[in-house]
Amino acid sequence: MRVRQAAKASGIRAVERAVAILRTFSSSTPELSVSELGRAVGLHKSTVHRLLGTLERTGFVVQDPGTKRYRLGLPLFELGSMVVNTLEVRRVARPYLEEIHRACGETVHLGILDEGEVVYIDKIESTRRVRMYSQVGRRAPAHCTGLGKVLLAQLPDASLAEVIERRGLRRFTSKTITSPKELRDHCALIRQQGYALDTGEHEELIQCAAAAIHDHTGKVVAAVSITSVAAAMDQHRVAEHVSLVQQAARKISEGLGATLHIRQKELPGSPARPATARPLTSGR
Amino acid sequence: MRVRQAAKASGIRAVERAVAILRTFSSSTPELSVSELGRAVGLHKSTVHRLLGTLERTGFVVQDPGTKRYRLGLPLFELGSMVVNTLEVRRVARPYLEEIHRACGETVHLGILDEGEVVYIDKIESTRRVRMYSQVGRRAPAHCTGLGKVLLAQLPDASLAEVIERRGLRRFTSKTITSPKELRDHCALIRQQGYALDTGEHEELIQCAAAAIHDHTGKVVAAVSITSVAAAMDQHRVAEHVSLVQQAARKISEGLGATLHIRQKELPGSPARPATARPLTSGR
DNA sequence: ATGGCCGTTCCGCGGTATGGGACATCTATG
DNA sequence: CATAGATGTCCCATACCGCGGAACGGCCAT
Repeated sequence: MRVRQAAKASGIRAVERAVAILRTFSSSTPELSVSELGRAVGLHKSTVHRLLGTLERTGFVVQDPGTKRYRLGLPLFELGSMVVNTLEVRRVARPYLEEIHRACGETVHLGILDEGEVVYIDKIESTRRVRMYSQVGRRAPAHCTGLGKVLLAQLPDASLAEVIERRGLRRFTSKTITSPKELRDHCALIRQQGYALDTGEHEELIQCAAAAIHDHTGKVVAAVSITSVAAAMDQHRVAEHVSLVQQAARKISEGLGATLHIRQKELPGSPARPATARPLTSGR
Repeated sequence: MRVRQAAKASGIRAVERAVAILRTFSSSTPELSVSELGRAVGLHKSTVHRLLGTLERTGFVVQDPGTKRYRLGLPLFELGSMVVNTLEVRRVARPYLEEIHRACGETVHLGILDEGEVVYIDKIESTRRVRMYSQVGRRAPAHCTGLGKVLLAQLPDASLAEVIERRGLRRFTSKTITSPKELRDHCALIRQQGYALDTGEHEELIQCAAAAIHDHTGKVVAAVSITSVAAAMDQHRVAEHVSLVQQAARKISEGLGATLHIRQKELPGSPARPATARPLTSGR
């Protein structure tokens, strides 16, 4: 019974264990056996078996009758879908994501910050041959992605510090920002210019432009980004992407009832008015 | 302690209750209070409170600090997304759904059968002004939808009977098939012609065309459909949609390793070759 | 054959989930 | 302002039920 267990402020053990079992499934191991699960969560086979039995009757897991192995069930998908389907920002943002996609053909992401990480809640896949790999529902580190940084930049200093504390600043490439001070300064820059760029900080060849979305209270609730392969990019394309995400973010914010906050910077070098590119006509 | 409780073959009570609580959340009630949940699942406040506390620490629910009410958390979304992201058919089908969408501009659905109901696992929204309302992750009855019927049609007689038994044949419109015999005959027709049509059987003004997708074992694993508004449709459009879903279903099946089963019927009235429409060029 | 690994089942013990109750807070009402 | 009801939260003794050890049978590779 001394099975790890640390935090004394305990919840219901059986429920915690059931959740632990569910969370053991991952994209790389979508199918697990009783014994594997037992080893993974540190529980006796029979205990796992009983928990799985219960979860199976609720549909949260299903057992392959042939291999006897378990996988997650569709009811979980239903519940999970509800979570995002009821996120207003996702509903409002969709058309504008499509707009961006039509304008540039690249991969477009909508993401939010949860527990100091980016969660992709919607995406439109690039039509180009070379694509970045991502999946809606997955998480990504915040300190080295465009979406993440633009979201971090809106956090109060204390919250940012806490996130850094909790998640660390893991290095992924030579470009990754790994110093807290540097990240703070970078966030200040992002706030000032109104958008974030990721130039190969997470994956060497990937770069992206992101802008934050505000709700009616002015709070940042999500961000939108365009991801592209670095090789195909030049100054002009970057400026265009920045312009696209900024305009989309503004429109989505308005759709959420945000009353247009003053800050609306332009790209350095482009005119003071949003005349740079006008690929976002109103539809048709 | 005599709280309903019927099925003797019991699982772990706490886990079952936790799941019951999670499942109480719905699109129409995405936010619930302790008391509401208590009433809904028939449990004492304090019990629900403790369960929620446990679920909250796992992230499966979150409590709004202001209103004290609970909603489902993003980790559930992660798990749920994994379920579909690991469904091979979804990955394989995506490009072909896009192909269909480019060809006709209508709403395109990918669905599977679970527990006698249709579950939408992917969709591309119509670009037209009038759209059918649907959400990925939601369920729909099988007996009155194109996707559902084409999936039901592939079931052994016994399974179909069981589904009818379990789910009934609820009437939604004047067109809904509500007689088991009629449904069986209709399924036979669907098998024979290789596609299903729904002409306002679920919602008066909605119609759709659907075709089944086979995996490498020849088993039907999913189906693809085009949904459109009846008013805008004529004979020719219907034929075009049927052709589109059939071709896409065939390609997706091939993508899953299916070795082209013989059955490949044509629309009555159209030539014996798939020359009708050729909107499916190979890419871009 | 045989040993190892697997999933499954059973059972008695000890821990623990339970629900009543108490309390503070908040809102609506008189 | 007082009051009544509803709500969220916390605590506790007890009955019950989840726990894991052990044992069984099936399946595979050695």
